[in-house]
Amino acid sequence: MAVEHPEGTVFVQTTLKVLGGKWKLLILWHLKDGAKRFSELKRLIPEITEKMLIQQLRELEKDEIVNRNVQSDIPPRVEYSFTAYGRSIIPVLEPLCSWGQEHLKRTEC
Amino acid sequence: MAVEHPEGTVFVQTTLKVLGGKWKLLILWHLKDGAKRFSELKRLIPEITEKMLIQQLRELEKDEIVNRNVQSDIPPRVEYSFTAYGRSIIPVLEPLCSWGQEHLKRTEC
DNA sequence: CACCAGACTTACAAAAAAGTAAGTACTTCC
DNA sequence: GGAAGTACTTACTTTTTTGTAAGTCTGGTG
Repeated sequence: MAVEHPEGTVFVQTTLKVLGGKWKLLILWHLKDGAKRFSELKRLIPEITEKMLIQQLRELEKDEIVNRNVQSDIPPRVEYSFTAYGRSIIPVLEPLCSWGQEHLKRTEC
Repeated sequence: MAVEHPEGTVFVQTTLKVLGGKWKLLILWHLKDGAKRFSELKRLIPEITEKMLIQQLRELEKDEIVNRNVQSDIPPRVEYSFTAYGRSIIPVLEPLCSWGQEHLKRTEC
């Protein structure tokens, strides 16, 4: 009989708490290939509202997954990027994306 | 300059649509080590309500991720298990769980 | 014949997440 | 001095998701 790992439940729930919701994984997906400005993210994810974008970025910042970098330009430019720790999410992100790709193929044909 | 993959967005969103929400990944986590009856799942995830459990199982069934197997016992027993296709989610589930574990370690100390 | 188990089902309510729309602050350009 | 760009902020509404509580059906068992 397989050994049960009750903690597995807790671990999955933890990830869900930190990365769950409609936007976070999407935002992180775009930060994967380098730092992005607020307005760039808005352009890359056109359906997101500014409110949601900031709200989610703030939460990711609080969880030390992304850095917020204010450049003292005029007008001010703010860049968001993965923290070193945040990069540990990439191995989660990638299979998740591939699965979506396969699932799309499967369902649209 | 990095090539942009606009589809990545769509793929991530697809996965989110199919596996998003509070319970699905958790249910799948438990099915990973073999078929489980409705009541077993309830016991393994005590915080879930029967309504949510069935609702999510039905959606997973519709998406061909889990099988529903009625045994003609009395009282009736219904077993849920991964479909062959559903098993393709395991490589998504595992990094997700490991990440949660690391994140927990990091935040609770 | 009342009661139990098991797997649901339903109507309704509450909570959480997301969206709308408008406004702020700063500064440069016309 | 008005418009425009950038990065927000706020009050409020809507939508979506989740939860509560009770009921259904079936066929044993005491």
